[in-house]
Amino acid sequence: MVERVVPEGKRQRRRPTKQGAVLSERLIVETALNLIAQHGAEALSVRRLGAALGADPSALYRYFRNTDALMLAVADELIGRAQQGWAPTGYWRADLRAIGLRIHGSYRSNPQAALLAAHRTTGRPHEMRAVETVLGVLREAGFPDGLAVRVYHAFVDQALAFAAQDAATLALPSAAKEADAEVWREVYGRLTSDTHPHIAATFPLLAADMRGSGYPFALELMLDAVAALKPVADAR
Amino acid sequence: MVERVVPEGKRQRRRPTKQGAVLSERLIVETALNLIAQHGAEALSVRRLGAALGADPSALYRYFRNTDALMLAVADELIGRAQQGWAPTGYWRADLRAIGLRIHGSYRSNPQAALLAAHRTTGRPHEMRAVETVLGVLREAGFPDGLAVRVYHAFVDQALAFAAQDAATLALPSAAKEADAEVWREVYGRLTSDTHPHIAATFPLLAADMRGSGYPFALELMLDAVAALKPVADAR
DNA sequence: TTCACACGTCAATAGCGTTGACGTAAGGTC
DNA sequence: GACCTTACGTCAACGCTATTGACGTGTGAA
Repeated sequence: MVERVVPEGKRQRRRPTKQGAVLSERLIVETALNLIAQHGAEALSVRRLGAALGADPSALYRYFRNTDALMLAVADELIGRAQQGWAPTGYWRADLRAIGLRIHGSYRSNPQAALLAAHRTTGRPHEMRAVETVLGVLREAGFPDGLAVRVYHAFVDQALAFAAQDAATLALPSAAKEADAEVWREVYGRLTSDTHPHIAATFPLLAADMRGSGYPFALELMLDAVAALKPVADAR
Repeated sequence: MVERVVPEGKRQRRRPTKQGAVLSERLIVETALNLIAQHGAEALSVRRLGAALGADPSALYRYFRNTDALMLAVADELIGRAQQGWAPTGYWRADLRAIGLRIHGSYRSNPQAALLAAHRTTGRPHEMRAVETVLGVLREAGFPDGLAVRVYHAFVDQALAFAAQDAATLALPSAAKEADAEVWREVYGRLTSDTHPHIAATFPLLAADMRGSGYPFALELMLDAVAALKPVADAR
């Protein structure tokens, strides 16, 4: 087959579809995000996206090689939204904390899309900028390259992993969410100290703590540990 | 439709398929695991599983309501295998490290199933035992209840989140996996120091480090930080 | 005003999970 | 050993999916 995709920069002939929509990479990505937000991740198919755009499904293949490329574009859009309006302060700890919480927050605010996106390497502009930023924060704070890279990897993976995990919980059908909550009350709440002494002893604390995300505390622990590893000279 | 599934206990008429296989829930789960192990996650479809069993695909619906039920059965099998043959040593750090790496490893060994299981609260015996064990390790090491609970939450969520994240990468269709690898080589490898100085400066280190999972280092960082938080008296 | 071709459309393919209908043979009973 | 019930394997079909080759219209450049 001949390559149908025309790179975004080269587009010129913006021909409207039968139903009058004028397509663009941007419009497609935004429509996809809306579709997911409104009708759940399973609502995203080429056919339905085509319908939502008012275009033949196969028109999408003029903009993306396949659905994988489309998902990567959606993922990158989320990364971009997380970074919007943020600039480094020069304090590595505050900066990493802010970036971590922003990624986590952005993915949580669009859980259905986050689930599809959180584990891909997009190689797109927004992702590249995020990588550059985090590496820059570490290196400019005085971390030697080898350590900076290892910390970068652990930090980014942890942010994405928790984001996906929490997004998955939020994206659960509400019936399943209810069922999970009930498991906590009905199963863990009824365990006795004969068989499960530690759960029985801490249940109220446990139930309260498990209500929220474990990420903020996990992030703080990571920052503590990284601070301890940092060469002392020029701490900031 | 009438319910076709007969509960495992009630089965009696073990009629062989045309090709001579005698089906059972156990055989189906094991065949599914083998299929994934040998031919990758994308090889698991009802039709292919039927073929591997030497049975009509629709015969599976006599054993599982749908593919989701099948995947949960596979996941449950994995949880069982993960805990097999481990006992606490009495050293909290070593114990937590072992538990974390075991969860992570077991989920990675069957990514497809792990993805379904990682973000559900099952309330099943295996899960309950794991919760009790981790809490016990922390409390018996002398962590006060409030801290033990917060550390438990961060630790377990981190293990599950990374496990799911890495499983997701492994479960990717091999075409997508290939695409991600190529992004690293072709996109990040070509960035220059004009636009992305930090990536350009550390690319070889970065590419090497990103090849593996970020979890072991992230886990070590968490254990470092937790050790620093631990009341000093009775460290072990 | 002309002309090339970008791009939206159509039709078709091969795969997927799932279900209703059907008949065979297995197991219990006598 | 004969009979009856029905579990369960099989078949065929449905509606869904992503993807692709062919086609022709109308846009934007020259």
